[in-house]
Amino acid sequence: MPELPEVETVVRGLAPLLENQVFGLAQAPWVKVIEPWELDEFNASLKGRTLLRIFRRGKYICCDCDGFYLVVHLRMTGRLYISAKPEGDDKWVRFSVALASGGFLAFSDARKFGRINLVTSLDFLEEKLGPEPLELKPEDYADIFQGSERTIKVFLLDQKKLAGVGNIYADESLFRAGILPTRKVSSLKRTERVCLGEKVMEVLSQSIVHEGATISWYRKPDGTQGESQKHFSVYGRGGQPCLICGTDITRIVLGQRGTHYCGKCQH
DNA sequence: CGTGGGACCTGAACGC
DNA sequence: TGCGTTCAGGTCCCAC
Repeated sequence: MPELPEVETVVRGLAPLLENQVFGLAQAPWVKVIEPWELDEFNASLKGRTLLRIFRRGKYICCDCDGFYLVVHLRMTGRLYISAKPEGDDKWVRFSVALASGGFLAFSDARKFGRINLVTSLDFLEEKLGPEPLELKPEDYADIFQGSERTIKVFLLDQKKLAGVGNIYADESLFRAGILPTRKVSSLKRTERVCLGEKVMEVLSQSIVHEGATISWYRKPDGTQGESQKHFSVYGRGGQPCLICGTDITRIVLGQRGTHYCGKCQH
């Protein structure tokens, strides 16, 4: 599922329910989800700790648990929600942890790509993540989109350059900026780089307002769907007419990812 | 340094 | 109905 807007929506939905909660015992029906931890060691470290604050960094969900950070990555099909039962509310729950209030924080993940970790420092995240897109000014992007011979589409997906943009919002941002995904970063003029920065910020903030995109698996913590998918211009619209000019949207593969664009509106 | 392929996994959609 | 194929929002690792 999840790119920055989806993860942000999950964090905002969970914050009021989790902050100041005390963790009880955790279960991991699929223990690999907490690798390299063993369940008993994991519990020895987490049980009894208070969740002070939950926040997002890139596509990672970070919980400050007063001595440890609980870090969750949803990857493709992960869901995080509060359940009344330790086994959760669906058949793909890989992990759950009791809360002192009586409920359970459940992590469900059909494809088993997601991971939950417990660490004493978030330095490892800073080592692999670039800046937060929404904390930049459009002009800052002129410096970020530089020094590469890669295509701009592949570049946008590089979390080390910019944290949180995924396949959907890369395509949508490039459409709004009128830039072909196949362009080399080095070919972009300064005005195009700044424009793309503006559009990245616009697309991400609007998607947060719409509470993320439900294509298939993503759900808000309350179980309902996001609305962003109703506002896509190109993602998933291969072969359908461009909403601006009517030309069929093209679908190609770049960096092994489906890539959608309008050959007439984007240059 | 960059790219391409594969791995990690399961479920849904689609063709026959 | 059932079977096989293809595709999927992400990231990591290795070969070249």
